[in-house]
Amino acid sequence: MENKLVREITSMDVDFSKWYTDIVKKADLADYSSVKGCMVIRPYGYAIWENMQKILDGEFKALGHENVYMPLFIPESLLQKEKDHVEGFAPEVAWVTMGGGEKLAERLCVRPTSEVLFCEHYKNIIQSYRDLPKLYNQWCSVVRWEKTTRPFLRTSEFLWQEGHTMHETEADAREETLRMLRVYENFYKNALAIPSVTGRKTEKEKFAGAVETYTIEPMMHNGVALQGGTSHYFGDGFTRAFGITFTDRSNKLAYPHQTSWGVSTRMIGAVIMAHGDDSGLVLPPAVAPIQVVVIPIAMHKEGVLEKASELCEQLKSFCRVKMDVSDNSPGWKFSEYEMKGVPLRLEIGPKDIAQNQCVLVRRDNREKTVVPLDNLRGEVERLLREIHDGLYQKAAKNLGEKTYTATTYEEFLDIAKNRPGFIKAMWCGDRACEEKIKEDTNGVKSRCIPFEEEHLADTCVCCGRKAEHMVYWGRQY
RNA sequence: CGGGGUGUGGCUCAGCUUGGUAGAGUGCUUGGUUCGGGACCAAGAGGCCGCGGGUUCAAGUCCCGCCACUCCGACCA
Repeated sequence: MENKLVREITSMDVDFSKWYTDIVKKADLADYSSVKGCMVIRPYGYAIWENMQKILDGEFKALGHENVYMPLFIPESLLQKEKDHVEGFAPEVAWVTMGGGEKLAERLCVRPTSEVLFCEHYKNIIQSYRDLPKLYNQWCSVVRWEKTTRPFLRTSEFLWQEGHTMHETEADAREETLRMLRVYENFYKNALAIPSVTGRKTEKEKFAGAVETYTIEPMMHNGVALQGGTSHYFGDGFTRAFGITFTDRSNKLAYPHQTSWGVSTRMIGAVIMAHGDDSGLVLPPAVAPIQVVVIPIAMHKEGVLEKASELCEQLKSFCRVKMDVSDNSPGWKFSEYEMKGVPLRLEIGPKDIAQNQCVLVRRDNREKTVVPLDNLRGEVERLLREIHDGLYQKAAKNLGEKTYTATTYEEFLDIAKNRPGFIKAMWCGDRACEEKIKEDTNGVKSRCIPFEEEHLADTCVCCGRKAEHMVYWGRQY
C-alpha cells in the first residue's frame, strides 16, 4: 500500500478504534444523535444496508420464508413466559411505563428480540401438522440497553432481520437451523467477501432459551472476532411454555419445534473492519452503493463530458454507477471515493478519448488498467469479480495467519497475551474452564465448537482432564 | 457500572497556567483561473466557547454540579 492519501483518517496501526470511528464519519456512513447510544444511519450507510437486505431477503424468500411485522412492544407478562429467555434479556430491556400521560396498568418492554411475540401469534394460527412449517421473517429494529456503544457494532437500537420458524419435527427444525446458518455463511463469503469460522456455541455462550446456538464468527483485520450472525434451535421449550400445540399425523396433540436466526447492521461494521485500510472504506462490489465512479478529467475540454456521460449510461445497464461532475479537482475526487470505498474508478480524459480508451483503477490495490472502450463491459465485470475474490483471499489469509494452536496452557496464555487472533485448543466441556480462561486472559472467550473438529490433543488445554471438543477461542467486539 | 481523556463557527484545533473586545486552518457562499493523486486568486457569511449554578467590576479561562462523546476494563449481538 502506498502512503495514505487521506490525512484525516487515523492510521489503523496507531489506533484501530479511532480508525474505525473515523471511517464511519468520513465515509458518511453514520452520525451521532441526541439519543444516547443511538445513531443516525446516513444515506450512504443505509444504501449498503439496503443492498444487504435485498440479497438476503431474496435468499429467504427462495427458501419459502414470508415477511411479517410484529409489534414494537411486549407486555411484561408475555416476556416472562419463558424463564431462561427473560433472565437473559431482562437486564438490557427498555420499559415503557406511561402512555398518553397516564401510568400503564402493565408496563411494556421495547422488543429486544421477538420470540415471545411470534409464539403468541403462532399459538393462534397453528392447529394441524398441515399448518407446518411456518416460516416467518421480519425486518425491524430492536432495542437493547447497552452500557457502551459503538456505531454499527453495538448500539442501543439496531436494525436487523429475525426469522422465526415452527416445524413438525425436531429433525426439520434442526435442519432449518443449519440451513439458515449456511445462508449467512454464504452471504458473508459471496456478498461481503468475508471468510469465517462457523460452529456451535458452548452452553455458556448460547442464546437465552435456546437448545443450541450456531454462530458465524468472522475475524476482523486486527484479529478480533465479531459474532456475525446466529441461528438457534429452540426445541419445544417455548412452544410448551406458550401452549402451542398441533394435531400430528397420528391425530395426537404435539408441540412444534422452533428456530430463530438473525443478522444485523453490525454486518456493516464487519465490512469496515475486515476490508478497510488507511485510506478509508473498501466495499465488496456486491453491497457497494456505487460500484463504479466515473471521474471526467479536464471536464471543460470539448467532448469530455459527453463521452463520460455516454460511458455512464452504458455502465448503468449492468452496474451501479455515479459520475462526479463537481468542481473539485480530480485528485480530490480520487481521495473522496477511495474514502467511501467505491470498488472501481473510471477516469476518462482527452488523451483517452483520442485513443478510444479509459483508465480503470481498483480500490483494493490501486492497480490501473487501460481499457479499450469497445471492451468496457467485459473489463468492468471482470475487475469487479477480481476485487471480490481479492478481498476474500486477503481476509482469508489474515484469518489463517492469525489462527494459532495451543496444546498447553502456558502456550495458550502466551498467545492470548501477545498475538491477537483465534486460538484453537481442546476443551473438556466444563463451563468452569471457560470462566477460568476468560479470567486468566482478561477476556478471551470460546467462539465456537467448529463442525469439523481437529484432534489437537487428548486433554483440555486448561484443566488437563479428558478433552471433549476442539474450540476456537478469541476476543470479540 | 468503574478508571482516564475531550467538549470553542460544519470539521480539526489554538486560546485556559497568569480572568480584560472570539482566533487559525479547513469547509461553506459568490466571481474568476484551473483540472491524469486532496489546485489557485479575490470578496463574503458563519460562534448562548456542552448545559446549569457560583466567585468577580469583569468568566471560554477560576470553583461546584450535570450531560455528551471517546478510550481502557466489567457486561452484552
